[in-house]
Amino acid sequence: MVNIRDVAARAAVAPMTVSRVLNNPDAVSVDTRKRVEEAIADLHYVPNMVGQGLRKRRTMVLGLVVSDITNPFAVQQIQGVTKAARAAGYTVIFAHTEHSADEELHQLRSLIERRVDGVLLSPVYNTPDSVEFVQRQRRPIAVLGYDMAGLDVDVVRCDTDAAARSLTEFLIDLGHRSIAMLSGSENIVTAVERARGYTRAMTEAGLGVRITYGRFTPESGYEMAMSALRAPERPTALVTASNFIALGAAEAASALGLRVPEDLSITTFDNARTDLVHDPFFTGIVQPVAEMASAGTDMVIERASGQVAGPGRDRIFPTTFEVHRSTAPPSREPASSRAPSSAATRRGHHNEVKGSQQ
Amino acid sequence: MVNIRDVAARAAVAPMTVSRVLNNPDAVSVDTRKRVEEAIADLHYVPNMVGQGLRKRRTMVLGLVVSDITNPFAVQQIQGVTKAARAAGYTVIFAHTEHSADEELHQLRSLIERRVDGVLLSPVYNTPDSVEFVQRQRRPIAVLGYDMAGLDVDVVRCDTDAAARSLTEFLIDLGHRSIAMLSGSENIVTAVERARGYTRAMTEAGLGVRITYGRFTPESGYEMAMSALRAPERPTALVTASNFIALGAAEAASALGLRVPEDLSITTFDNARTDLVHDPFFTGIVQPVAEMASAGTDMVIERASGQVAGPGRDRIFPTTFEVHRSTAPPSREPASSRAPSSAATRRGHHNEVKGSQQ
DNA sequence: CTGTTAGCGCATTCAT
DNA sequence: ATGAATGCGCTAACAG
Repeated sequence: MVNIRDVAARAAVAPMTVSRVLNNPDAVSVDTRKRVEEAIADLHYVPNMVGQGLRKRRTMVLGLVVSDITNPFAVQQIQGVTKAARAAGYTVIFAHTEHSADEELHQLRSLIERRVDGVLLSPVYNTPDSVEFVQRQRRPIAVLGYDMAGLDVDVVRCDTDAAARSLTEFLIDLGHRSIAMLSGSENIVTAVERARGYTRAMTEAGLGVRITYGRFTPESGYEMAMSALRAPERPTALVTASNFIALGAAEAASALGLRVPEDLSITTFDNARTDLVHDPFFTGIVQPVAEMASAGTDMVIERASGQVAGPGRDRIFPTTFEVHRSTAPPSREPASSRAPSSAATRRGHHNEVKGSQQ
Repeated sequence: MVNIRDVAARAAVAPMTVSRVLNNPDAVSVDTRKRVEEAIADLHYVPNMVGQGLRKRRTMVLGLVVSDITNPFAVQQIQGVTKAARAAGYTVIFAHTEHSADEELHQLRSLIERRVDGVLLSPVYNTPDSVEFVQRQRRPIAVLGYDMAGLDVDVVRCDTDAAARSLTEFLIDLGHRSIAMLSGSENIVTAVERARGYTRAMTEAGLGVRITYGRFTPESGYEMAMSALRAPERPTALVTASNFIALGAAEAASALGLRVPEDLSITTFDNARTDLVHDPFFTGIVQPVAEMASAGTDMVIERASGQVAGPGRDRIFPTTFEVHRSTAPPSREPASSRAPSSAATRRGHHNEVKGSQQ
């Protein structure tokens, strides 16, 4: 391919002058600049950033590692990262790990080999290995999603514990007393955190806790809901740890002849953004995923370009609690108590956005 | 960062020996190899592929450019490409263009600057500019999606024209006579091709053609369906050019009090794969998107590694026609004729897979 | 089996 | 305002 010397030769200047035209045009006289630009156009010259990267020790490439690309969540992360990266002139190498910690390390290594200027990681687990690997290679990294216990690293996340509590408390306020939690894999932090928030809210209200751990899929949601709803004292409401689980649970309810929300209320996390869905159904928590990913990308770029140094920052974004059509006070017969007064005020507030928290 | 000379010094060998340990271990004695490997581990050395890329003139990076990442389609493309790339040791730079031809060229240029070894393009339009730009830079490229009239380039696609015909003919066989087509933007080839297949089938059957061009979104589908269904002679069936349009059309039908399929049959393209959906609703065409993307990636890699040269290949994948619950013979009153015999055999064959074509 | 030389494309540094 | 020398990290080609 044509290189900077070819251009220089054609314009009858030194390669250095061509370089200046590209990187610092004002330092070149208008005359020679014009000549060089013509040569560039004539030869269809495209600068080689591999050479540049070697010399400048910057590749202008960022790495993004997500767990599961089939999750709409990941798509929003990709959008957020590429948007922020593009705005700063970076491109993005994309990798996904299919929930495997080994694959995560493998992909990160591959990114380091390519000498990306920084890494965005939506991690499988919150073990320190991945972050420490990248940091040992002196590349900035930001974690998307959750706290990395005790690590000195930039983090962008929501207060999931509080969000889970508010979902649960909302159901309790509606009058529900028998509320089950359907979560994801016990190995995944978000699954555990969300279950923990549920547990706290239930315990504080003096109610019994019922948690099932499965996977973040509709199938798993279906199965978990099936066994939960067939249990002796059938719950009148479910807290699910993801939209996929909620979908499966709704199917299960329908298969059992239960109407949502009349016979069963369902709440969920990771709701799709309202502006993407015509007629949202599930009451649940919405995270500003794309914005969070953009913010994380900015943090990484700040460090890569030397604008920021020092200790890791922990940026917590507000979640939104949206009330839609999947929740209602419990019906009379199976519930152990009536709907309390606080629920009455909310009854009928369909599609109301309760607002943000934290 | 630690480089190959640091490792060499620590192992008391020449840098070349370290290089050999990494690239051709058998050419090094067991003894020295062990020493070098220790040094690598001690120093946490990760080879610099930027330097390697400059020297070998191969980056082991591929570029993937898709139009719209919010389309589940794009996700399958990403999966297919990353899978094939990873299997061959390549990583993938990902870019999306939001349906802008300018942005497409811009992203391609950025990929060329990074000296990717090859490009996968799911193009906005089938104009030659993008392909020609990449080819002029002597990088292999494969086009995902549709034919590039007269260009000498690797293409991976389906026979969309035939697929559109078969959708339409299926409806005609069911007994429908008044069938409208809701398509995407007239600027986008797939939209036009799908409309063309519909037109041919209708014309051959001696039926009138009604085509609306809009966008590939639920909102647009809703609007197009609304005006189509309010027209004087209301159609008894719709052919939609994408799943998004079909969703909007179904909403519109529901808003007008029409039942699907009793009062209105709907068929679609770009159906999600059956194994991803619990209880598929739409009768329509399914493309093996991920497999196509993988195949395109293999084609690019074959050229990048010199295994293949010569003229562009046109690889056409079979589509699958899945009959689900959104289609039925027309009801008696508004239709001009009864359901013919051929439709009777299909009536009730819900969730049947009709098989593949071409 | 191991080492030396040289250069991939570019930009920093210094000189003019 | 422009150019020459040098080296970023690595490996092909050759030498021993």
